[in-house]
Amino acid sequence: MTDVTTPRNPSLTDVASLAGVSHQTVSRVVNRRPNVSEATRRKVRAAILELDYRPNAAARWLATGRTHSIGILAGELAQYGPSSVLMGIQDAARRAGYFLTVVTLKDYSVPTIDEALSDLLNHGVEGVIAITPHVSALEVLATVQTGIPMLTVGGGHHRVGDIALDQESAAADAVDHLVALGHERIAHLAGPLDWVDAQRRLEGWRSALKDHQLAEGPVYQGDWSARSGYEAGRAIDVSGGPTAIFVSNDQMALGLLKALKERGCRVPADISVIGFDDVPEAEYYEPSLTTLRQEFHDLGRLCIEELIGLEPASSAADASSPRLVVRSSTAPARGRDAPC
Amino acid sequence: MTDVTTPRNPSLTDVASLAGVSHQTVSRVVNRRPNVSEATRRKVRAAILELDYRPNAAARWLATGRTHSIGILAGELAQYGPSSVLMGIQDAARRAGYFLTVVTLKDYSVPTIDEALSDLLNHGVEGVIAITPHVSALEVLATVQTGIPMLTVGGGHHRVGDIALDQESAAADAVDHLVALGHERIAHLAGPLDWVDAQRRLEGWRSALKDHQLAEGPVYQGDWSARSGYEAGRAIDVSGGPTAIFVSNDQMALGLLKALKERGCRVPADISVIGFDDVPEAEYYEPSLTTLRQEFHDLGRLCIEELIGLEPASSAADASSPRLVVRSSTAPARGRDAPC
DNA sequence: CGGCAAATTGTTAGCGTTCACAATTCTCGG
DNA sequence: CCGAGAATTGTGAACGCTAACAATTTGCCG
Repeated sequence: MTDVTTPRNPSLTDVASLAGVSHQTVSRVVNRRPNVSEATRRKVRAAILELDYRPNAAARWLATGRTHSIGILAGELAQYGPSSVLMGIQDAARRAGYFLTVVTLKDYSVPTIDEALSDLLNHGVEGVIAITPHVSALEVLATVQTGIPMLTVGGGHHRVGDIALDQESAAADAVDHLVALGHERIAHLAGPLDWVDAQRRLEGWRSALKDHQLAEGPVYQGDWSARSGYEAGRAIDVSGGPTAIFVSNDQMALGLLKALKERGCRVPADISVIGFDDVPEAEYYEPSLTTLRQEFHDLGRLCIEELIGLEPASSAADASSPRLVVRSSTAPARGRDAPC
Repeated sequence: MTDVTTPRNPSLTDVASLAGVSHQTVSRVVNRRPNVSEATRRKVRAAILELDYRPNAAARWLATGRTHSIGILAGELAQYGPSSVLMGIQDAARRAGYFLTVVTLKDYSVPTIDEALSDLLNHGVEGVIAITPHVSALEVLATVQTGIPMLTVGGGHHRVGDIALDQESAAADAVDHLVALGHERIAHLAGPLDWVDAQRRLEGWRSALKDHQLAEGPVYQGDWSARSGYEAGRAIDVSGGPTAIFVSNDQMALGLLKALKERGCRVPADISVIGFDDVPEAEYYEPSLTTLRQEFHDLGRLCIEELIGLEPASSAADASSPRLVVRSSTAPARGRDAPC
């Protein structure tokens, strides 16, 4: 008489006794090991199906030390870039037989990140990817001593691995484009500078201007949001100011476009605007936004490849640098007079 | 002489022997159990710190049967709605002591969803939330017999729990607003109809028109993307057609605005447009978009509350139905002549 | 200061798997 | 049809933790 008080999930042993074999044999079938006769294999398969047996991941983990799971430290996922990267990571991870355990951060303070990372480690993740290239995240990741690989997407740091598109050269492409159109007073609307991406784009803009021996236009400060772009647009010195603005992401560019329109500045006739990311909506902004396309999905894939050591990802990462997508928000500069 | 060949993580026993107590006492300290003297508690704490001990979640799971993890079935996360919901879920789950294991789907076929769900179950999730209210997901979730709670966000179905804002009444709000402005020919640009949200908004639009005893305007079909909105905008019958369009999400509305502008239709003077979601960028569209705001973050929180049985969430869900945000894309209808 | 209850600490078994190895069953040449 | 070797199957221990219970120490009253 068996105990039926607790209807717990069937185990290897349950399957074994139903199939009339040992638990080890069942294990072999489940794990597709060789040296099992076709007859027993069938018997076991039938028993598995009948009981709806599912291997217990905890027991496996305990026995093997492997979890096949990867931890994700994410910041604001409700944005196109980060969430696209996550999708790319997920795709690649799944293909490689890994799972994702995701922890999002309410803020970017060191204690918060520290705690989140600690949680991930307790759950036995075999690697950590920080989708938030916030400087604090880099700091924490560089400090914590774990035996597992950790990397950040986009951020650059000497202690932790780093997958990033070449944002400096992308920023340079943007500036080159504007210079080729005859612009000489080129401003920058930056993202929050405690984000590595924002820093890099700012630096790229700076050094590109230097390469062209142009004076630095003013730098405005946003927070990635359309609202902040709008506010920057209202603050801009329109008379005698820049004739072109390189914006650190598309959402801010959208807000900027709105503000410029309200102030009677025509884009691109009076001022050229160039964004960054190429979100799917950018083509439908008014006017269509010239921007730098990032292949976020590929970026995610590269993370996984790097993390599980598939190939030297750095070269591959370079292969998919952001590329300029010219649409209707950039045009040749007019003369030397005030834009509008 | 202890074995030092494999530098594995310290276990309860390691901590115990360092602190000079039994492993059970360490367990008690770790789990904040009473009946441990302050002196030993301190000793054990010190040992834990010294060894950087982390409790092994697998062993815990095996011993207790609890994983404290919740599985997420997600579709396209690179969109504002779903990813915001995920953020809300994460926040609430974390507060309640749960973790998130996320699986995204490459497509919405039944086998794909089936496999993804199976993976989640193998990992011992104690509940499943499907952020994709795609009809196939509902189907699978309703079929699979598991002992754990499962629910979908936004979808409605009789077998699985369902958290949803009241989309029908929201659609009615949109129609009411347009009718109040004098519109009588109101079209709908629908989302893909194998999405529950799209269905509901369409139905809401339909029944609201009926309530006002208005004839149904034409229904156009999109796929949530700005591109599809743009294409719908080019296909619309502009002369003698609708004077207002209720669009099933903001991205499509953006594309629609673009197409209308290109065709010389002024919004809102000639045609009114109303969106759904209120993505953060909607305010900065040209013109600013009148839309129905969804509190995605709250929706995520409600999911967790429902799942872990915190309170009767249905009432709370009703509390945060989408509300109309009037901006500049809607205006009084002109006479009975063709809009533009 | 004996002794009983309460507080604290220790012991053992078991969760479901895999690993290392032992045992058994086949296969086939001589 | 014996026996060596290969193929197949089985056994016991271990992974790190918690639950249940046993043992020990402490506190306190008569």
